[in-house]
Amino acid sequence: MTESKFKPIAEQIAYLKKGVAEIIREEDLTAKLEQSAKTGKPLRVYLGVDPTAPDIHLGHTVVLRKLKHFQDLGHTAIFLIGDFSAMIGDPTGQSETRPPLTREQVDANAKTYLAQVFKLLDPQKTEVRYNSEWLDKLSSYDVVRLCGHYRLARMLEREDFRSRLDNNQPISVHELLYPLLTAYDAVALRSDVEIGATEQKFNLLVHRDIQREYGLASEVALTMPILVGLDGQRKMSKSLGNYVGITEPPGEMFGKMMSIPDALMQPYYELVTDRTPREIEALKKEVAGGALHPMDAKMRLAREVIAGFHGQDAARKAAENFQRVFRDRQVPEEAPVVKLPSGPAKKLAALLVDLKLMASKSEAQRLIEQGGVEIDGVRMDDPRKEIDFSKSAEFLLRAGKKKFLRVIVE
RNA sequence: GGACGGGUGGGUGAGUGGCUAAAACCAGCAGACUGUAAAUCUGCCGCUCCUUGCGGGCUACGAAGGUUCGAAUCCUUCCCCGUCCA
Repeated sequence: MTESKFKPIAEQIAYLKKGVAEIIREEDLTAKLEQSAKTGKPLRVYLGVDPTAPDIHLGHTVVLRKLKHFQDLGHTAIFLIGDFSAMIGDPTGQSETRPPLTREQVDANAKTYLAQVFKLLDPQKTEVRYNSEWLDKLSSYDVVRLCGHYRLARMLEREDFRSRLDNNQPISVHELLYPLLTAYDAVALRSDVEIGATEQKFNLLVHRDIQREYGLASEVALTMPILVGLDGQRKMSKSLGNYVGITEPPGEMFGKMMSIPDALMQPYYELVTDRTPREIEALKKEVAGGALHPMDAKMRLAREVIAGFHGQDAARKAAENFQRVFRDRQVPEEAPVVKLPSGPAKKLAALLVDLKLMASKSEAQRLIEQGGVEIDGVRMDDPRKEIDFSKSAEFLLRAGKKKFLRVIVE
């Protein structure tokens, strides 16, 4: 048996290392890959996600993509839904205890997660697990025993606990349990590799220790950098509003991608596209040397990301539309259409509210006074302007930079 | 159980009787500009009405009452959060 169904180890390692922050420990990964090549058994690689919000965004895809890389190489990708642990709440990076989710919220979120996750992972080859499968079954005795495998001092080494302790902020006892229970996931799954964001490093290290306590070999912990959000400052997150959701329409995604600072292009290329490190290096040189305009490099990035979720065509269209509307300041090729019955004339501000383009009349009035409203390309500056609805007509209404509506009066 | 401290607009956070729809900053929105929904500058940023005026009305500073010509600001009760002591 000299032929292996896996690619050569060096090649696998190179593929897997793209964009990675840290591998603990790389020798272990090599050894595990060698072992797997020898036995023909794929590695068990997992990514655990707590379904705390209904949508996933580009930031989440960084680790997902890494899981996919393993899948691409023929290893077993396990997508673990932390339906049990989500009800405890990960204390990582939290400056305070966060309210636990209810069973219902968790279930609903888990459902939408999966649909989105399979935009990236191959559903046929992915093992989907829920940690309630085993965590629900642990007895109090089991939990106590689990806790017995770890020391308080070590637990308190992590900086989020440390700083909360120092600042006299509360730490609930159950929060201490989080890393231990998720460590039990690693035990139950008999994982070879676990993927996580860098902020999960502490948790991953606990997982390794606990596996050993249960007589298993420690998994390899592979961490990925945190994706910085659109603001170029903080991590991408929904609550900060600096995110690109993967179910967003292509046009929306394109605009958002174009709004990232230039400095973010490189990490984005590395973490959310399939470009090889060599290609990325080449692109970087082209931009630096003036051969490629930074804006074009950004557009290319936007297109590639969107193509991954919506296909090439949609990506191309989004790009064209963006250039048309924002660079050339023209009307979009296709705007949503709204049909209205004819009737008495309506004031412009009221119309904007009726069409749900604006939330209130005050807001609409403001927008109009600021010159943000156009009808057929003509700027409107009077909120009280009466719009004729007595006979059939058609016009293109623009409210602000992004909202267009073709209005047809019947 | 006791002693303190605190709850203000989407966020942080000023404000201790009128000049406060409530500073400042962030976020958001618009305009100008541009290589972009970047950066920068300027403006806006509770709702509503009209006779569009440094206009009127309404709602708003944890909740409910009260004092007062007038309260985010004072009083009472209640709810919630935190710290410390036990």
